[in-house]
Order: sequence, then C-alpha cells, then structure tokens
Amino acid sequence: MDYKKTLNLPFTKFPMKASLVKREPEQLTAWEQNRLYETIRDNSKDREHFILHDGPPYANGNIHMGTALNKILKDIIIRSKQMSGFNAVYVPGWDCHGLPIEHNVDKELGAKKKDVSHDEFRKLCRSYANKYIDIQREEFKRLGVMGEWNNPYLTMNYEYEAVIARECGKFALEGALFRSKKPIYWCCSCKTALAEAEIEYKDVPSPSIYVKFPLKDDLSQGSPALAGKKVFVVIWTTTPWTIPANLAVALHPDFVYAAVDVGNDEVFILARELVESCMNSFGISNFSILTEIEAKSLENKRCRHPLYDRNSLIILGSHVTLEAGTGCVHTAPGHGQEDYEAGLLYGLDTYSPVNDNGCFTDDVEFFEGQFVFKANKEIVNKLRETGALIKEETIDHSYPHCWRCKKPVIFRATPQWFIPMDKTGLRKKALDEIDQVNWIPRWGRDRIYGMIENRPDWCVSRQRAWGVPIAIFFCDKCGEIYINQEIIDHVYALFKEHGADIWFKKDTKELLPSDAVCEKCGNSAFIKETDILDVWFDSGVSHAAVLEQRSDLKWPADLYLEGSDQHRGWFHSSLLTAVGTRGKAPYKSVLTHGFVVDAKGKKMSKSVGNVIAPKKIISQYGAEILRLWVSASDYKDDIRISDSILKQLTDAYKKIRNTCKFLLSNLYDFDPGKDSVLYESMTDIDRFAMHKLQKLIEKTTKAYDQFEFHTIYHALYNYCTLDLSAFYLDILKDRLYTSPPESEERRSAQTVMHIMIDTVAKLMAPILSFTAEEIWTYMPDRKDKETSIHLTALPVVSEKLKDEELAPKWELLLQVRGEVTKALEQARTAKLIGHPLDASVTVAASEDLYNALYPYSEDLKSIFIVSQAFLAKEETLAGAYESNNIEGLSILIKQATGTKCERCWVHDPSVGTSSVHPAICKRCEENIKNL
RNA sequence: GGGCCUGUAGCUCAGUUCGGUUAGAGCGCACGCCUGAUAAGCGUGAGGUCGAUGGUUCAAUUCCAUCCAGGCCCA
Repeated sequence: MDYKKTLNLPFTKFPMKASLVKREPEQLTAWEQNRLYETIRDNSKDREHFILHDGPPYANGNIHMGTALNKILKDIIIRSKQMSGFNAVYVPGWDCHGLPIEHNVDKELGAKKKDVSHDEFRKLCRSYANKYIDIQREEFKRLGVMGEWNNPYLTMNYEYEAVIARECGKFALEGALFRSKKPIYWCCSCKTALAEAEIEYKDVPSPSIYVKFPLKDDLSQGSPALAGKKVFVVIWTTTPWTIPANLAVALHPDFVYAAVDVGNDEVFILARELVESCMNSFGISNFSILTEIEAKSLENKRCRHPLYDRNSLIILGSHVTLEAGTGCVHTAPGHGQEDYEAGLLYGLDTYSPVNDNGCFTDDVEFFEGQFVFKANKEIVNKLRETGALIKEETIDHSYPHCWRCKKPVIFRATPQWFIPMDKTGLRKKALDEIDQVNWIPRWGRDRIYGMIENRPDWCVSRQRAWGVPIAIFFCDKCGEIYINQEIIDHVYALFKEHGADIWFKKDTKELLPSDAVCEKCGNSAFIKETDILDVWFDSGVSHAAVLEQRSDLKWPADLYLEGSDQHRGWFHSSLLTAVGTRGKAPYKSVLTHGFVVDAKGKKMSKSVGNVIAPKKIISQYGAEILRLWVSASDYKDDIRISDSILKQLTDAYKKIRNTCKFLLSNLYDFDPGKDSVLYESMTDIDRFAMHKLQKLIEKTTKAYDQFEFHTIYHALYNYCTLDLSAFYLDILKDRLYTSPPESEERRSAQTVMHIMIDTVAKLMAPILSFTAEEIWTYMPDRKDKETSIHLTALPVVSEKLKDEELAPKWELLLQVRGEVTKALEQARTAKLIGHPLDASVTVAASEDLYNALYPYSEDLKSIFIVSQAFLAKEETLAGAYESNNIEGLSILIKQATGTKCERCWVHDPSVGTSSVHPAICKRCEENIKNL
C-alpha cells in the first residue's frame, strides 16, 4: 500500500519562485484598479494624522540610488504609521525651478537661444521640468511607493508660485529683506552673473606682484625696535586690477608676524614663517628680523593705500594661509568672497568700482574707463612709479572662466537681496526652535545648530530666468522698498491665476496701484525687481505652500526625512522661512539618512564608474529586493550596495518567502473560523511558539516606532530561520503530516501557523509590500478578511499569549537540543546513523537538569526529531558525547530499535506487529483507521 | 583647512550607555545528512590582534589623545 496518500502533505498554489520583475508591475496595476490608495484614505479619514512632508527632489534626470533610498524609507514609514492607526497622507513633491533646468534647456537650444524670448524660455523650462516629473513619478511608483501621485505638489504650480511670492513679501513687510552689494562671478563679455556651476577653471598666466603698504599708525610703543623706521605691510596678489578697490590687509589671528629690517630704514611686516622665502624672492640678502609681532596687536591699525590718499585697514581673518604670498592678504571686499566676508565683520564698504563691461568707473583715478584685465599693466606701472612695487613676475595658476564664452570672469559686487539673520532676530529664534525639534540621530541637532549659528545673511536673489521673481517694488529715487499687505495680496492673486510669468510680462505700473507713492521720499516712480529667488526659498516654503494649503495635511509636519546634506539645504531653508514668518519650526522631528556608497564605502561617481542605477536592480531583482536592502541597512550611516549584498538579500528574501510558503501550504484544509483551537487547549510547544511570536511583535513594532528598520529585518529573518524553519516547523512536520486531518493536535498546529502567517505578513507589509500582499491573497478565507493587507493594522502584542514561565523551560530544552544535534552529528560522521530518525537518544543529566527535563520526557523524541529518546539521571554512559556547554550533560546515540515505519519514517518496535498493516507503526495504524 | 559623522568576522547587523569571565547572531563558505517545504529542508565546522598607535587603569573593543581610511557640508 502507498501510505504517502494517507498523509496530509503540504499543498499551496503560492509559487516558490517570486518572479518579482514580472509580478510587481501586475500588482501595481491591480492596486490602481482596485483604488487601494483611495480606499485607505477613505477608511482612515477620521483618524489622527501622521504627516511626513516630502522634500522635493529636483525635476531633472532619472532617479538614482539616493532618491530611491529616500523614497523607500519614506514609504516604509508611511505604511507603518498607516498600519499603526494613523491617517498617513503622503503628498510627494518636485522642485522645479532653478539653474540646472535652465542650463539644460540652454544646451538643448544651442545657437537658437538668442531668438528665444524670456517668456518662451520660461515655458521651455516648465515643459522640461514636466517631462522629468513624469519620468520620476513612474520610477517612484515602480518602487512601490504609495502616495498622491495624481496630485503632487510642484514648486512651479501657479498657486505654489503665488505662495513663494507671498512668503517673500512677508519678509519684506517685516523689514526682513534688504538690498546690499555682494561680489558674484561676472562675465564681462556676456554681461551676466554666473553661478558656481557655470564656472570652468583653466590654468592661465597671471601677473604676480608684491606691494608694500606704508603703515600710518605708530608701532613703537609695543615694539620699540621700530621707532623711527618706515614700516610697511607687504601683500601679494595676482589681480593687480583689484588694488584700486583695496580697503584692507588681512592677517591670520594665530600667525606670528615679523618686522624685517631690509635696509634704508625700511621695515617690512610679513608672516615670520615666510620671511626667508620672500626675502629670497625679493633678492634681499641683507636683512634682519627686528622683532616679532602678534597679529592681534596689529588689528585695526591703519595703512595708507599705495595709490590713493585713503586708509587700508589691518584686519584679521582665518582664511589667510601660509601657502603662498606673505601671510598679509590684500583685501578688496567688492572683488572676492572671502574679502567680502572679512569686510563685513569690520564694517568695510563692498567697494566695486567696475561696470557691467568690466571697465573701471569714473571713481577710479588714473584708470577710469579701462578694461580691468588691460589695466593690470598700467596699475603695476603706477605702483612702480610710487615705489610701492617690490617685485613683479608672472605665474601660472587656475583661474575661473565663463562656461559659455570661455573668457576669464571677474568677481564683482552687485546689488543683491538679503534676508538678515540678526536684524530681526531670525538667527536667535531659529536656534531656539532647533531645540524644540526631535533630531534623529541626535547629532543632527549639532550639525544644523552650528550652521545656523555661523551662517551669513541669506542672499536670496539670483540673476536668472527660471524661477519666481522677488516680487518687490522699490523707489526709483531713494531705493526704499514699497510694500504693504495689499500689494502682497494683489501679487498673490495675480500669480495664482497667471503664474509668476505675469511679473515679467506686465509693466511696473500695471502691477502697482496707481496712487502708489514712496513713503520715504514722496516719489511715485518705482522699479520692479526682476531678480528671481534662490530655489532654496522655493522649496523652503513648502510648509506654507503644501502643509497649510491642503486641508488633508497639517502644520507643522510630524516628520521631515532627507539625506544628511539637507542640514544645509531643505531642513535649513524650511526652518528659516518658517521661523521668519511663523516663529516656529515647520517640523516636529527630522530624520536623516546617509549616502549610498559602493562595496568599499566609496561614493558613487560617473568618473570612477561605480554607479549602480535603481533601474538595473529593479529589472534584475525586483523593487522588493531594493526595499529589503533599505530595510536591512542602518541608514543613519552611509549605506553600501554591491552585487554580493544584493545576492545576500535575494537569499534572505527567498528564505522568508519559502517559510511563508510552507506555512501557507499546511493551511490548505484549514478554516480559521471553524477549525481554530483555543489557546487553552494547546500543548506547551504550541504555546511556546505563540510566546515567541509575541516577542517578535514586541520587537518589531517597537522598532517601527523608532524607525529602526534594520532591527525588523534581522528579527523577522532570524525568526523565520531559527524559530520557525530550524525549530518549530521542523518539529511540527510529523504532527501535521501523520495525524488525522481534523485531529485536535493537527488543528492546534494549524491554528498557530495561521496566526503566524497572518502576523508575519502584516509585520513585513510596510517593507515587503508586494510579497505581503501576495501572501495575503493565498491565506485561508475568513469572515471580514480585508481585501488587501494594506488595509489591515500591524499586530499588537497579546499579553495573554505570552508565557514568561514557560519560555525559560523551552529555552533550556533548546539548549539541550543543540547538544543533541552535536551528538547526532558525531554519530553521523561515524556512519552510525544518517537521518536523525535512525537514532535513539539517551540523555544523561545532572539532577537539576534531569528534573527540568523530566516533565517533557515523552516529548523529547519529537523535539529532537529522533525515533526514541530516553532520560537518565546522573549516569555515565559509555561512549557518550559529553557536552562542553551544559554541565553534567552527556548524550549517547544508538541506532533506533525496531523497523522504520513506511508511513511516518519513525523506527518503532510496533512495525510488523499488525496483520493488516505490517509496514507501519501502531500510531500510524491508529491514525489511518478513520480515513 | 574647518564643522558633523562612521570604522566589530567575506557580507548585513548585535554588544561596549555607567571599562571586567573564552566578543555574539544570521548569511556566505567548507563538510555532511535528507529527498514528504525539493532550483527546497536539516545539521556540524572553520572565520574577528573589535581601523592604527600612544595614554589613563589592576584591567580597554568599550574612556582620552593622535593618526589612518571613508562620508556629508563648508572653505
């Protein structure tokens, strides 16, 4: 007789092979057709909100691993919060304005650029952004990210643009917007401002000159050796044309300077460390150091400008280096970023007497009207004439050039708009608010605090085309800003209807009330600003344009979640705009993740060739593997990705999947409503399994709360391999297969397994969203079973199903079991047995251990999965395996007595005793009686 | 150069917060078993000078300093 047919062998249609690449898109379509997202929204509309506000990616190019990581993390959080009883609405967004898009449209236009009007150009930028929004939207959806994809927020939406202008207006109204000069890159040939990204560096020859600045103030009080000498501070520069704009000489606060007697009663001051090399270079061999001077004692002393009758102040700045020059840096605040910043600290003017063409203004005596690069020579000559020039030579060095016309650019100060950090107390308020926010990890607080603490005023203006204008009018005569609530409202209404384009299309007069008069000077002619806003302002006001604007969201957000670079970016700009206009941070918590790096921990870059595209992983492994990768990694640090990591995750995925498949396959004849067995009627091992399941729920739900997803991955995975596959399920097979189908012991096991699969599937649903749903569809039907797992809630720990007294007993049994497997392995190596069921096990234990095991003596053989198991007290067994880990434990393995039962494969003396079923054991004969 | 962060087995992670027995897990690997989870399942085993050096201490992977490697943001 073929007894195999009398067994309850597992059966399921749930496929072992996931075929994720094929199945995921089908699943996505099905969710869309079933309107799953809408159903979730509808079901949870009355629940408390959890709002993770999306930081908008830039609408340019395809998504990369970093964006994929970010979006998947967000999705895991949204889904877990949704399944924890919140209404977690997710509105994704895109950052649409800005230079990179403008740049790419420029490139696409090529030579045609000059025929395109400003308005047409903006339209092209808009359509460019739209194109990439569509591309990225599909990529994000493919990752399984759930959200309002049909109604995202775009910073170029008319209404959003209107809010940008309104928020900027609020700053102006509060007196927190001012115009001031600041040096920027300027191309004299294209007559345009350039951004850092539009600069190319090339090595070119430049004049290199050393110039002495006579010191006006007397140092002899602190340094008597200098009495009666002519003292000079010596500077070095490669841009002689900036000498006319010199206002200061910068020294490093920590350097020591030397006063060097060079003869003729002249004394040069320069950094002590550079004396030798400089003197050598000047050709001065006969010199002596008279004294050393601390930089601090020179601060605020005055020099005379080498060409003009005005002062040049000695200032201190840590940007000064000893790498080249004299350690005394020529400072022209209108012509250099560091000079500008240093100048601000000393209240120096941002003097920049150069016009749009790169020619000196009439303000510059001797050189007015000359093109700066041509003037270099004249200026050097003039310096030589006045005796200020110590040395002139030519050096090759890297100099910035315009990306378009390839000509050298200059640094030139032009009027810019600023949001002041201190004038209205913005810095202090922002710092206070930082401490009201929960920063995860905690160091995020220190990072952003340091940045806000030290940052200069926020320069919000850009001389570009693609963006939202700084919608401000200022008096043509006195420059005073003309702003009031009415104007803000008017501009808001116009932008909302027509977009920001209208600002450029209409004249100032059409945009202003006819009776507008400057409050300061009474003039009635105004200028509209045409500079656009820094795009960080655009995205920075998303809390106002999105959270406040949409009725299904709330302000502040519960969470912002971005890469750690956003401490300087979006976290930063959002904080400043929110504190500046609302006095509060726009987020309660801020979570940051690291960057995706390669197998060796190096950043991904095109030139190194170690870039991995999400698309490739999805088409090779499926989005689910990518999601598992996100969950398995500790994202607070940088995250590595490589083929071997993906291979590992694929293996882990298969293990989890197979374990679930096994659970499902043993539930084919189980009706939870009808066949479930009460917990009270369950055996110890089933109760222990329920206990372990509660522990899993406890651990994973806590980890979801704390956004510790890698803990979930490890807990879930170890649960599947250790607790289930290698222990409980392995032991259960005998009971499931050989017991009568409807016996209580089999139904009890099925009850546990059904709860297990239900629990495990729900716990994995926020991470393995596709697979959890697939499992859900194969689970036994029951009353009120939700149509999607994503409509269910995460499992909650049941105190009733926890048994803290039972657990240690079984942990001990597990330890003993571990020793038994070692003993079995020895016997297997000795060819005594093959399968564990070939064995008979005798466990000899110390009295305490014996007493602990005794209650389970009948269960030992099934726990060890052997044919016979005996318990002995304090015996020495000849040839037994002695445990190293458990004192007094020895285990003797013998061949099991009796013949192997054809049905249950257990060796038993009863086999052969039945005349009807001579090939099977008594237990099996009993079990098939009623079939 | 500055600010913030990271560095535990080949890989993904525990642990060390308040220093103290042979530093843990799983995967992978090697070897074996099974063939009633089968392109599956089970078992055993070998892998770590806890980035390096120096210091504090009776004792440091854990505290301190320096350095090295890497990341983000500035300059």
